[in-house]
Amino acid sequence: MKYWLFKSEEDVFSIHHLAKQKNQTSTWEGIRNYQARNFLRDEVKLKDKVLFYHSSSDPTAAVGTCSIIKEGYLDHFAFEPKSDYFDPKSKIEKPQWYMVDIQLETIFKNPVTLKTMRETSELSEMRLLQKGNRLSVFPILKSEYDLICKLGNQK
DNA sequence: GCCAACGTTGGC
DNA sequence: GCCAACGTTGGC
Repeated sequence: MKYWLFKSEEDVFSIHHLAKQKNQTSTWEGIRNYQARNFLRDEVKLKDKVLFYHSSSDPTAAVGTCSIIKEGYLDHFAFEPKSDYFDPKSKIEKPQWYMVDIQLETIFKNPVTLKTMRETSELSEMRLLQKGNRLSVFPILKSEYDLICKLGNQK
């Protein structure tokens, strides 16, 4: 089983939005970066764990966890002209983009802020903290995942 | 294949 | 809103 961090802008799709979906599940569409796409298509597997991170929020923070309930499949939003995620270059004959489905597991009592993560030496290798990191889907270590969950659930 | 210009992300 | 960093595009 692998562990991942998924970023979402809080005002576009937050963990609270996810909590209100039917069965607390959702598609994870709109990834339009090849490196992230490759992870979704090839490496994210059923039952993998996901740390849900709010970017462009105040404060930016890991806010909870999810699990993967459907492995990579075609992101059909790329074919829909009315979608925010429409990509005219992605043809049905030669699909470019993939998505997965997730289900909420926990919302942290105590969101783990970017600042806290930076101050935690055990987390210093995380891609999230590296300069210029912009990937919105990437793997993290089990030890990092476990520690962030511990910080998030205490108090 | 190089690289300048442009667009996007995301922390602050 | 600013801007650094990165990804993509397209002319050559």
